[in-house]
Parts: sequence; C-alpha cells; structure tokens
Amino acid sequence: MTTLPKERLHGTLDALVLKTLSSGPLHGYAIARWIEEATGDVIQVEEGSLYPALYRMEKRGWIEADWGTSDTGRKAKLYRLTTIGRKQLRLETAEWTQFATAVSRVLTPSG
Amino acid sequence: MTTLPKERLHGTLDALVLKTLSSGPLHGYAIARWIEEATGDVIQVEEGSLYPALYRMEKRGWIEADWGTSDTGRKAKLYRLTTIGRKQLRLETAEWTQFATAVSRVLTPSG
DNA sequence: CTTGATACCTTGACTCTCTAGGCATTGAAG
DNA sequence: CTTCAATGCCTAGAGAGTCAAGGTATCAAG
Repeated sequence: MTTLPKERLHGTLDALVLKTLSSGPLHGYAIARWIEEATGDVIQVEEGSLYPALYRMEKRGWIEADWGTSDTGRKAKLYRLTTIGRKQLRLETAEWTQFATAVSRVLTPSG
Repeated sequence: MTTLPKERLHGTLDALVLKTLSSGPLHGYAIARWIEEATGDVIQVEEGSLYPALYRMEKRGWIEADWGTSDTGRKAKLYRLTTIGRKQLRLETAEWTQFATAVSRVLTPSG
C-alpha cells in the first residue's frame, strides 16, 4: 500500500523484541530478521536502533546475554528473557493494546 | 487497566489532531480536551506537546489558524484543516492502520 | 480577592530512532 | 584466488518529538 511507511517505532520496539524472545533465546541479527518477517516487512528493524535497545533492556534487567553460536555456526550473542522481562512484556502488551485501541477508535471510528 | 499508561504518542499525535479538526475548526485547548474525551483519558494531550505540534503542522501547511472566539466567549486561535492536511490525514491513517496491524500481529497473535 | 477553569505559549531535558559509518567471518560466485 | 554478499556485532552524531514545568491573561464563582 501507499509507500514504505518509514515507521516510527518509538517505544514499541522494546515490546517487539521482548515478544520475539518469549519463544526462546535469539541473537540480535536474528531478532531483527524475525520481526521483519513476522510483520511482512512493514516494520524494518535498523541495527542502529536494535543494538542500543538490547543494551538498554539488558541494563534494565529485562534480558540477559551469553555468547554462543548461531544457526550458521558463527559467534553470536544470544539474548534470553528474564522473569522481569516477561513481566515487562505483559505490561507493554497491555499498554499497547489499550493505546492502539484508543488511537484506532479516534482515527477509524467506523471500523 | 493496569496503571495510567504514560503513553508514547510519538508520531501519532499529528494524526489525532488532524482527525479532530476534520469535523470542523477548533482551538488548541479544545482539541486536547476532545482527544482525551474520545479516548476515555487513555491518551493525555500535554500542552507542551500540543502547541509545538500545531506550530509544526501549520508550518507544513496541514492546518491554518485565525483568531476568533471560543464557546465560552474567550479569545482563541481556531485551527482548520487545509486540503493538504486532509490528504495528510488520509496518509497517516493508512500508515497507522498498517503499523498497528503489524505490531498487534506480533504482540497478540491469537487476537 | 482568591481559586479554578479556560486559553495561549516557551524552555530545557530526555528518550529514542535513524543515518552512516566501522569491523570480522563465512560461503558462494567469478 | 579474489571478490562480493550475507551474517553478526558495534558506535557516534544528528534529528525528531514528547514531557515537565514553568509563565501570562481572562473570566466566573465563592
């Protein structure tokens, strides 16, 4: 549709990453690819956004990382959700739903 | 539910304002109140966000303003949508829908 | 005459994203 | 063998937008 939207994640990236990790550990590059595929490339995850986000979330205790090996046999930093992170995911999902519902109600009242 | 969400508008405020003006001219303060009421106070419109946004959108030609009188008989700056603004509203609504659908598909796959 | 609501505005801090780089490894293609 | 794309990590700087916290003025109610 229209054009490639140049989307503003701004605040939702954290939730998307947390959700991506909720099925099991992944490394940064894979997280980005997963989100892009899951959204049909509607959401592009720039590395300049992703890695600072991962750092942020690790500092906050939402995720933890260990060096390991990727599917392709390369060195990779595997991130996994902590208990706090799982709680944060629930919180942000609830907030997102509430927010999205509110915005949609205003922008597209008929449906 | 949960708590009052401290929401991140970031990018959606413009669309909400444009939509608010699509039914007719309003002044800033009324726009804020309208959005808050329409979203059941889920979205709080801070004046420090609103007035810079109005200025921005006027500069971009999406809205125009004239000094007039509010319902309560006070001096007020009445904003109205331009043709470009109406087009922008359609664009941003489409983008929002696409974005919100994508995020929701990731965060709440079951529904 | 003081308080609260209406109505406008600005400044500065803050947070997050994006652009645009950099580096190293691997596999495939030439 | 060399080159190129893909994988994988990272950072610095700029830019955009929101928010907190102020300020001003008018008007009605107490």
